[in-house]
Amino acid sequence: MKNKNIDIYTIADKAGVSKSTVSRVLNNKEDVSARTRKKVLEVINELKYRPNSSAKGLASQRTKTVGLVVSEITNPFFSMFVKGAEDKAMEENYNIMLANSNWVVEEELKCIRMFEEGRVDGILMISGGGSDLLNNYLNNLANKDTPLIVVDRKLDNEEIPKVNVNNIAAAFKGTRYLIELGHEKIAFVRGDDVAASAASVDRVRGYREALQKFNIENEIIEPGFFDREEAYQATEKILSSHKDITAIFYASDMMAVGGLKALDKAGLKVPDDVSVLGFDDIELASIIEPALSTLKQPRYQMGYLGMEKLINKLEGKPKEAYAEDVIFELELIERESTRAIK
Amino acid sequence: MKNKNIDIYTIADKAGVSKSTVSRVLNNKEDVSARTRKKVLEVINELKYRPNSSAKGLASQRTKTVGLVVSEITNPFFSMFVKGAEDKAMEENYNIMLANSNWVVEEELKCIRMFEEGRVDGILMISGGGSDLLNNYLNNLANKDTPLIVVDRKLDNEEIPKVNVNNIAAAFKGTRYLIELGHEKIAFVRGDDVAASAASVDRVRGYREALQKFNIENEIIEPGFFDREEAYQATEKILSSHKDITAIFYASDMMAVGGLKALDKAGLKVPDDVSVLGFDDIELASIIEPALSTLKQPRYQMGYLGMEKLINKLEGKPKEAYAEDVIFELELIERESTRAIK
DNA sequence: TGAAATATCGGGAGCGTTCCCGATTGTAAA
DNA sequence: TTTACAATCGGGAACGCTCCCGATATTTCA
Repeated sequence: MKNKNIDIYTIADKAGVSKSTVSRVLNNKEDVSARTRKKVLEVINELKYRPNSSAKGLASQRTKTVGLVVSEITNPFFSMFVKGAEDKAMEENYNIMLANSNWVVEEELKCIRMFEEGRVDGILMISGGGSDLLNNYLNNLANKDTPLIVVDRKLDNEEIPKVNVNNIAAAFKGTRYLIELGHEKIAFVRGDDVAASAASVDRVRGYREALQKFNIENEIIEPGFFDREEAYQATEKILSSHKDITAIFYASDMMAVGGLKALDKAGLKVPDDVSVLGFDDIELASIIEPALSTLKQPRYQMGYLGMEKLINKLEGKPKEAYAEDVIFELELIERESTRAIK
Repeated sequence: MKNKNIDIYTIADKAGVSKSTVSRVLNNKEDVSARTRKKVLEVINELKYRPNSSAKGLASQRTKTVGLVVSEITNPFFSMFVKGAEDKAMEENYNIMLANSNWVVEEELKCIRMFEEGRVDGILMISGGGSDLLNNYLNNLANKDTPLIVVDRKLDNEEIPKVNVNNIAAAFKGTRYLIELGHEKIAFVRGDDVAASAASVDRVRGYREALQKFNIENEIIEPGFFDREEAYQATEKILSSHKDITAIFYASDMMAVGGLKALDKAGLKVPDDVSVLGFDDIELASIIEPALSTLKQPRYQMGYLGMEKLINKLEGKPKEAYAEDVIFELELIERESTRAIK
């Protein structure tokens, strides 16, 4: 049934050279004459030979694949991140091993452990929960020999290169924007519970700092857990206890969409009666009616850059090529859901 | 720096057994006494040993990983598919190697070739283009020894198990639904060019067949290339040449969203003036205003089932467990964008 | 022309497993 | 007690590659 695999020896025989030479042309080494290289290449093509990557991995101790763990591939934030990472990996001829943690720490751990079985030269991780268990594990990993790059996640290990987003500044910028538009009653619908997401905490902080800076006393914060439905309810709650609200800042576009619905149901017009500001700039933000003003996260770039750093590290590039942390500042995108107060 | 890898021998020494025995407990073989198994397990835990999967792959000729190629991970249709596939793979302790083809055939080929390098036990593919080049290649693959399962793609190779969607019936159902609502002037905005997507062709066919069945002569078909912008323009075109249109059926929800915008701009109300029917049932369909009536594709199930079949095949399960093709029938979801004609 | 330097190649060991076969021990039946 | 058989284990070869070292062929320069 399964005919004998053609291996490097088969090629060597047919080309009249040794396996070493075949290996050399396979890896574009210098020590081969043009003539023999050509001949070997011909045989390779003729026999449709494909090097066995397990053997290669075993012999070279490198697999040319990296592990990618995300919380929820279905979420546009993450899928765009994956695309960026994938593009860069493809460029450099690296493979990607994908793992989806579904937001649960145990699965995240399971993914990483799988990756540790030498299948993967390094790991790129994004967001996810922030349990001590996991963080400890990650710290350990870094001290061993699996290179790791972490995106959008708080970790106080200096050894682990990070690419982050300046959530504090972004939330500050968004809030200030609303204030400069003349709003004074500004609610903030935050994301997840404190422990689970550092990003969420930082955004709350940015909101607070802006209020303080501009001497606005009345802070109104309601949890929305990065969920549309929850944000809907949060909005209703805000509306009922603060009739005079004129702007709501949501920590994600998805939540803003939920908010829009609640506002509509309450008979409030956006942006005439209340301004709505989102966060993320997912595709939906420009599709929805009214189009959402929002803080744009460079999702694709985060993936691309994260992967670039990881590969640089794997390829033994100088430290500057990966070790330095990067922090993205977010751009404010003005669309139709916000306007100056009359 | 990098301390010597702990391998099966290290464990064997420390546990006072041979490497074969360690291998046996690693693979849950029978021929080990409870006592030695326990001891070996202890040592493994103590040393945090992780088997090297390259070596394992080389020796066993199996990698326990499958390749997954999708056209565009960012597209909700595909990301949900990936999630389904990923879930099943995780359940069975398989790894997933992800490749994103960006809709271009050459990249699709490149992905498959990468997978051929023994990294992967089998391949799961979805949609994508339909070039002869690729189809030939796939046929070859199947005749060789890389198991392949194909989802939502036309391929006339009986050896390749397929999971498909009954696009003809679905488009027929959608069109009939519109007709039964009293519509007679029904336009269809189709997807891609004929060559590129079999699904698109089938949907056109279903639309046509329904019109014929109910003796409606005036078929109106405009290309929208599965793109929001294109669908916007297609809609404008339809509107200008067919003032009396009362319903438009889009071959994807994304296109329907583009259509909604065009309709709005033209001052037409949905569903009062014209009914809009989508296809896919992506999340957006229920978010948008008005919520889209649509044909629901079982995206998650397609991924899950495809992966299940693939793994069944890899695990040497009996033929019934994977060889039989499956065809999903689509459910019509009624929401707000369609209504009976007055 | 000869020696030294260089380009080109081959062979062997090793990467960390699995798997087969045979050895050893223990146990039950005769 | 002897024999047969099962349970348990160890050793060696193989998987297909890389990498180092040394051998040979070719060129270069004095």
